[in-house]
Amino acid sequence: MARTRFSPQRSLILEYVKQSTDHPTAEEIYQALKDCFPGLSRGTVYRNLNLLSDDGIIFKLPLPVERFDGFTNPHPHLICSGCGSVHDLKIDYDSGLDQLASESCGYQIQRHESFFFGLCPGCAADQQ
Amino acid sequence: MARTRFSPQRSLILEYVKQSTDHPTAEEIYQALKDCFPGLSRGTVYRNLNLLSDDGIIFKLPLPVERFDGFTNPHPHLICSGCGSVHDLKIDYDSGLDQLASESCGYQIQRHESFFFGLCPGCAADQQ
DNA sequence: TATTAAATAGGAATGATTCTTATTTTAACA
DNA sequence: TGTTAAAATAAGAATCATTCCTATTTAATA
Repeated sequence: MARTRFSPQRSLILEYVKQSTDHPTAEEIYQALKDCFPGLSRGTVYRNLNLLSDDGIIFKLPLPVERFDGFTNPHPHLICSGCGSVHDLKIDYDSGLDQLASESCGYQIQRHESFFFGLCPGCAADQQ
Repeated sequence: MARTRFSPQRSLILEYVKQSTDHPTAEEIYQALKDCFPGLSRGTVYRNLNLLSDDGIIFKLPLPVERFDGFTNPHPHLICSGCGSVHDLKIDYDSGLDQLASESCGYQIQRHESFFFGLCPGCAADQQ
């Protein structure tokens, strides 16, 4: 699965996603890297993010604006309804759920993805 | 919360979403209704879908392409990785999950949304 | 009936993402 | 080591979903 060639651009993008914890968008990654890698193009960022997630090396969250996660082991995400920020949620999530779902619907379940929506402390304070 | 005025267009759009079971996109709703309501515009479809989901009368799924659900009570969704179709999943889902998540992260959790990804029987057959 | 807020049609604008093309890089191997 | 061919790139055009704008229409109510 893994690519045979790893260009400097691809390595940089992968490294950035792996070390980030805020589930950046493609645009955010492009903005963060374009100065330390002059000439880097948006197309390259998008293409490599897709290749890397196709290969299972990073994870693409199925949200209206795509966000990327360096952790590929399944875990739920927490989305602030106020500011849209995304965080990992550290609760133990029933790993038998896919099996249960599979039995209920007859699909071959590959994975599941859960999003909890709520107000982060900052946005909750703003609403007072 | 509910709108005071209900135009024929809005009623039609609501009725369509309520009676459909395939979680249509805005475009699909527009295509389905434009012939029986000549002059209907995409703008009207999008605007009303947003108003209706703001009011909690329908539900907007947080997916890269937005899809709408006439059932507003929480339930997980099943997405085919092959054809992209969306179905409701009828498993009993722990209603204490929001509470658990809330305690773990300090957010005020409003709701959660779970997506199971897998191959529907048709797409699974195609892969043989 | 006149007023006015809400809603509409139609299309322009926006924003995210993908695609195209000409060029450059690099791995493999003669 | 030089050649070749596949893979990757930059730049920007194209696409697609969605929102916004404007002039017009509708409908509740005073």
